[in-house]
Amino acid sequence: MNTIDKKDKRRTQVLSHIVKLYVSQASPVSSKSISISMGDSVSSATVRNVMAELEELGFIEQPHTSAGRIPTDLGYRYYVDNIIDKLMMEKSEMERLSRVYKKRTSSINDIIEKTSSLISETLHNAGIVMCPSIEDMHLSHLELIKIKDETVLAVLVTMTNIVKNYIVILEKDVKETDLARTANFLNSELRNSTISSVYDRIKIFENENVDGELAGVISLANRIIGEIADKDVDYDVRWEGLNYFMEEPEFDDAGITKRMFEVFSDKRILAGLMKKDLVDNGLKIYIGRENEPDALRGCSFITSGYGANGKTVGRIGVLGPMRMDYNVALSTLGCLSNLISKKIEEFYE
Amino acid sequence: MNTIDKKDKRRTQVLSHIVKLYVSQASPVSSKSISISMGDSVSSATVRNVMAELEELGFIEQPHTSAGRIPTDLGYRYYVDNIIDKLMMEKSEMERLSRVYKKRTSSINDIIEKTSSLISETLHNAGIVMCPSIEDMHLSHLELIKIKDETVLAVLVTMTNIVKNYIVILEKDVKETDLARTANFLNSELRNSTISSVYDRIKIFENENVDGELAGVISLANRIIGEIADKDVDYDVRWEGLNYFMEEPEFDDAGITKRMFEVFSDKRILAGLMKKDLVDNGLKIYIGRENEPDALRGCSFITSGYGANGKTVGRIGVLGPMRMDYNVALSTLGCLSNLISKKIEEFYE
DNA sequence: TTTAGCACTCGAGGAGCGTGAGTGCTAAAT
DNA sequence: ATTTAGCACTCACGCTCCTCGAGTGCTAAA
Repeated sequence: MNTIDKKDKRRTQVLSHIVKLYVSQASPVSSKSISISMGDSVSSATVRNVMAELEELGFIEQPHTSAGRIPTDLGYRYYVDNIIDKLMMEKSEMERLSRVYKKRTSSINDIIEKTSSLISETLHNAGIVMCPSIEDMHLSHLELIKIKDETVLAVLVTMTNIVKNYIVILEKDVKETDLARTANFLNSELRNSTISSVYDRIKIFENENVDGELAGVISLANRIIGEIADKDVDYDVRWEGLNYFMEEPEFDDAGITKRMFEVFSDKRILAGLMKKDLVDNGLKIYIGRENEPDALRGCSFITSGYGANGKTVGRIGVLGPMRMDYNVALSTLGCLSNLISKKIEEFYE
Repeated sequence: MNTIDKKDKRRTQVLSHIVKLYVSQASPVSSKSISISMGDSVSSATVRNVMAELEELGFIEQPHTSAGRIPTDLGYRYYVDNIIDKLMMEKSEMERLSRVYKKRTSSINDIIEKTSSLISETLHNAGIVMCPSIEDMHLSHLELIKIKDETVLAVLVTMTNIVKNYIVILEKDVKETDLARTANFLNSELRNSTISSVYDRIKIFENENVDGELAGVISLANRIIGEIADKDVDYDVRWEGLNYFMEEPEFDDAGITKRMFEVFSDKRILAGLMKKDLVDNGLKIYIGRENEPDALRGCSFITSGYGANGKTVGRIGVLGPMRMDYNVALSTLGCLSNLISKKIEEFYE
């Protein structure tokens, strides 16, 4: 091994110790404590030299002279990208998690909601989940119920047993028989399709200029599906366990806590963050200033996509201080999103 | 006017000024500022004498010697009970609020959810609303949809257009025709009844020991309504605008903020607080230590019930620092709960 | 290249002090 | 009998000053 390599290896080693120690103790790490945690294989003086190099490289910084060092965003990033012992997870832990998903559940959304508390309890940080948009799901059934003269209730069921209700107010009264016919027509069209493809097909029917009875059915179908496609493009985002990571010393400052709070009060912000990476199925990590909302600049945000048949339909994630156990967080999220994906596939069987 | 009365009147007057000044300036109120705000009709020295009496009575206190006075829980309570200019509300404000409720909406829950943000924006505090439990609502329609072999989706619609879905997993496969028959039977039974009264009636049918076709229908109906009655006793509680009152100086302390947060993280706590007064339709006020959860001992919590036909089915409320404009809060909540009640009645027309 | 040794830095925390807002009391005024 | 002016007193707040010690960077020896 040549000298450059050796130097490099020790740098990595020291950075790794800094990150790990800082994650657990939450206060700047001194050369001495690193030396000890490395089993006194090197003296604190040597560590200090290495630390000076790491600081030069921008991986660590001193909050003030005569304090120890803490990792910078870049340091965490390097740690996550190059150092971390990739995705090692205890078998027992993995089994504990999968057991939760074993239970038979009525709807996929139940399982996803439960995931949010599972994340926050396991990782002691805020768990954030995004349920799939109805847009992305495959449909199974539509029921039309006349409530009042012009008021129709449409009940849409997806293959994953997500049930959505839409109250559609029509321009004029509609006969029960017409409604039933429309429902029959739509049910024959929509099984295993997405809402938008159904919508497209209706448009084609419409252009074919049929008339008589079918024309009425098509126009009513168009009206109802149009309403549904219009209304429900939003993703449902939920979070839990914000209290966990408010307990961290980073949040002793009331100002930070408040700004944090604003982010969580506005679901659109979180939804935006999740949606941004929706195309991607893999793990995404945002560390410190890599986050877009200012209030999250001191945080790390990790998300992972789930889906089925090669299509990602939602994401789950965890938000916490930069000082976070990335190893556990990454492996847990990976495991959970896999479990959800499998669960979705079960519904299609 | 005898002397006692006169003394009493001035005490009341001074307390009123203390509360009002403290609400607006958020720092202890001095004798001088009271004297000024009373138009120099009395000197600060006299005010000091009155303040000493009020302190003796437990209505105000000093955070420390040489500071002004702030109202105690008892002081606020006296203010609210005896001093406040009852429920005066600007006409324009009243119209602004009622305009929101004018719009035609599909379901009563929409309007109640909107109320939560309306409260928080109007009062600059946290708005909390509790939607009615399905238990308390009158039913209008039930639809049964077979999703899979043993999986049935029950869609329940109330008179107020609240739609609830229940996925019921049966022990054995059920025929579509039986399902349709059961739905017909139930629909004839449930219109304008509550879920529990329907359940009771089914029990009576069951005891009458009918047999043949009807027996199957009854048993299936029993199973489904039982499931619904079982599952959905929870009240749906929502809040909004916590950020507003976190901006108050009272919450500069991170510890308080965190404990506050825990209360809001656990909907059961809020639901419990709301439910406690559910029987009552009127306004309820909890000031400071009158609140049960420890974390709310520094807050005031005001709620008001809504309902129709003499029955209260839900509550709306506002939570903020004790230093709150009680006058505006009380009148706004009163007005809003009236508007909701009226809206519910509209659905029954 | 590593390490022991040492001077140096600087934040945290405590003591001391002046300032001023606001009080409580007393004695005079109404 | 009340009200008020006057005055001494109190105490939080903000300021500076000081000590302490953890942790560093540098130098020179191993």
